[in-house]
Amino acid sequence: MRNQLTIGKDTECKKSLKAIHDVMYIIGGKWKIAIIACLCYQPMRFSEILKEIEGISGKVLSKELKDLEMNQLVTRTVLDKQPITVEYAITEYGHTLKNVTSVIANWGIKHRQRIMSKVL
Amino acid sequence: MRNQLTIGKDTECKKSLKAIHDVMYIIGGKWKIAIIACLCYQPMRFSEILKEIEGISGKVLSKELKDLEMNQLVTRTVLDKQPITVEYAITEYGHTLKNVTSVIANWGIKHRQRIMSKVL
DNA sequence: CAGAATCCAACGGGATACTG
DNA sequence: CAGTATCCCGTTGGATTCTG
Repeated sequence: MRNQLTIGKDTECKKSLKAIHDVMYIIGGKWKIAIIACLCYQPMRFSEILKEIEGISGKVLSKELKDLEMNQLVTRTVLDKQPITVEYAITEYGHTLKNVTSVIANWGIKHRQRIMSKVL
Repeated sequence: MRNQLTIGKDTECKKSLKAIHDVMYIIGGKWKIAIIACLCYQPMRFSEILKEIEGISGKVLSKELKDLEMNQLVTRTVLDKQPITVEYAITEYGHTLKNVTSVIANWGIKHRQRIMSKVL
């Protein structure tokens, strides 16, 4: 068996996969990482996030924020009524994802450079 | 305007969001990160990945692998015919995502601990 | 074994209109 | 402004079958 000698590695692999599965359940949505990254910079109102994240619709943003709030990654604060204004902010716990978002963003920047240098 | 003093931050935020968007385009699928994490441990045959990643179907794995291959993150090698066996391996470039997957996995492990300690 | 093909149900998500 | 509700269509993805 090709795996005879790598049982240790395999269990570590399984462990990672389980952990990744957990994470994906929480931030696996198409936009969740972007939203978190966004709010890590500063609290924002609903409409501001909508402007900041290109391509997302109000309906989806609403749903994603609700998910994130449920998992205690962001807070929702009503600032005013008439007209209602709501501010979303990252929680202390949500901020522990800053590492994740920045590692991803950094890879993206390098990836773009790689693509660009290939085109030229 | 509440953003007057944070224009610098905003552009940095936009930059991050753009980078994240790029990354999501490549590894944004439901299973791609898991597949990459998996192959970072060792090359695997199709059926092995299928066993390793709980919940994925053959159809989807096939498609995700094709995407990853297209973006030069994994290689596909036919080992034998009759019966055909194929090995998938991470490329050197794909390996640069190891940071990403491990940061995610680590967060997942901590998250699970947090959840567990809350339950008790 | 690896994967393509087919069928079909379920979900995602856009556009629009409406509400407090 | 920040959503919710409704309609509706396209894609996703599961189950199964088939093939080199």
